[in-house]
Amino acid sequence: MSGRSGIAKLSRTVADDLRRRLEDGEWSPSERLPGEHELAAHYGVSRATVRTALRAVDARGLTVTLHGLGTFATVATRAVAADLHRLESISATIVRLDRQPGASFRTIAIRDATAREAAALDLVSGAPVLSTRREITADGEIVAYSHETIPRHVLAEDFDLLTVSGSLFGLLDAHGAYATSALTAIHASTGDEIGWGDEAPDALYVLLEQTHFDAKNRAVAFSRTWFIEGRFQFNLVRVR
Amino acid sequence: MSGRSGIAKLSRTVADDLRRRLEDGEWSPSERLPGEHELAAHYGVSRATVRTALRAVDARGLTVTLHGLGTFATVATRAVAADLHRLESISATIVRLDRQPGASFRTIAIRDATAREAAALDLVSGAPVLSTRREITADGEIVAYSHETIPRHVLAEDFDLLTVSGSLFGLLDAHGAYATSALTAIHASTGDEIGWGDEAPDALYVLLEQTHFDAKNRAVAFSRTWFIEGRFQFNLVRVR
DNA sequence: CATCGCTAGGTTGTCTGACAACAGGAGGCA
DNA sequence: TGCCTCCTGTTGTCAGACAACCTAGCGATG
Repeated sequence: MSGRSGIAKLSRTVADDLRRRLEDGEWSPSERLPGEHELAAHYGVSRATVRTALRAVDARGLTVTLHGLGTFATVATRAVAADLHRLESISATIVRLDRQPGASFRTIAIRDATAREAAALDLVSGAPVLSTRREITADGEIVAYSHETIPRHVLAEDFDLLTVSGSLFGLLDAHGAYATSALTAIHASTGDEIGWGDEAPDALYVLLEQTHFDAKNRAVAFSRTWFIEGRFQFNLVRVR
Repeated sequence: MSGRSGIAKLSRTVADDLRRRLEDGEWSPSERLPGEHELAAHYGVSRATVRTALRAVDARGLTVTLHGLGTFATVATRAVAADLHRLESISATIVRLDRQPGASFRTIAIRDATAREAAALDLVSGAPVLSTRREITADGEIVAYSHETIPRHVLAEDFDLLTVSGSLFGLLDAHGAYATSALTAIHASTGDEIGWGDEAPDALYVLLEQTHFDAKNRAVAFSRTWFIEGRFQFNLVRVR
């Protein structure tokens, strides 16, 4: 193990568990959660740690905390569809919706970066990149098309094209390029840029253009994913 | 002033200031912020308060905190376009982009809720609602069309249709229905549902369907806003 | 010279205990 | 009935301490 940081933090563990319980519907909307002292006792941690975890859950809009009253579950606990706050692989999202994910690669190649990709990844134009293109399915039905670009130097020297499979995050993790955040631009689009002709060019797509960064702010991947309108629900909780 | 809660919290004040400084570019991407002790001294608060503020800034993806190293600004500090994490009025977003916002109302009326609206707002079908429809402009150019629906009972008894103006949030605030969070669904759409014929029906739009809630989880408004693709940039920072 | 291991110092993570600020309910009172 | 005060439970903030962690520098080792 490479001693991944961030995953072992106590407050993170508590926050993840609280998030899971909230999404499982353990507290219905507007229902009050146990007090901070009680949660601290339950998890066997200090109140300070519980508070750190609660602030994380608050920030995602799953709860609202009121001074002198307590912490309350919000209606957002119902919104278990694709939560844009959370950075997870598309496959993981599909699994969470109790559907069977799949993907078939159309392209896996090392080539020179386009100007667009070089700009997004902060590379010199023409630098070598790994380019993958694939269809993403849920229960065998195509829900999205995706193009992914990873700088060659992010991957290990002895990297083998034939071993590419699974999700983008899985590939990055395997090479020690753990993606912790992403800058995402959202567009409406038709399908005429996808590029291999099976898709309906006039159909409507929600296009997510994402640059992924690791903990040190290095751009480790650029992806463009076209989600077929209506087959994928994007939800987002916004907090004032 | 009505003694609004949540705004006076010390940690919130510190977080807001840190966010402002980050977006002003006081720290360039990957640059380290002052340590927690130093920030505490600077703001004249305890380290616990600074940590609460930093967790809020972290959650928005503006910073990354690493155990034993410090807190670092991220590239997201450059992304000052429409930040979907932040719940602010469209007008406020346009102002932040140094453009002149405007709006012209097409419809202001009390009518019965449609089934769709009643479901979103948790009303009985046919309950009275305030319905507004308007165009939103930046420097005189139309950037979006918006439909907003507010339950009649949310507004004061002596409410006067003629006084409606300004933003959705302004109207809600004036009636004590302070919207603190929103559940947002993102779609790609054409313009054929907008309804008054000036818009291009075949153009591409990013459609945001939002249900707004107050601190007590009461649905106070339902809005559907069609943003003309290309005239409005939606950015979002996602955190693992 | 290159490499390894150790140490020192600075940083964030967690703990403990305490008090302040706030909201709501119970009860007394006019 | 209506108003006021007190009480209780909750979250917000404070202070100080120690643990866990990372980096840089240094010396020993080959």
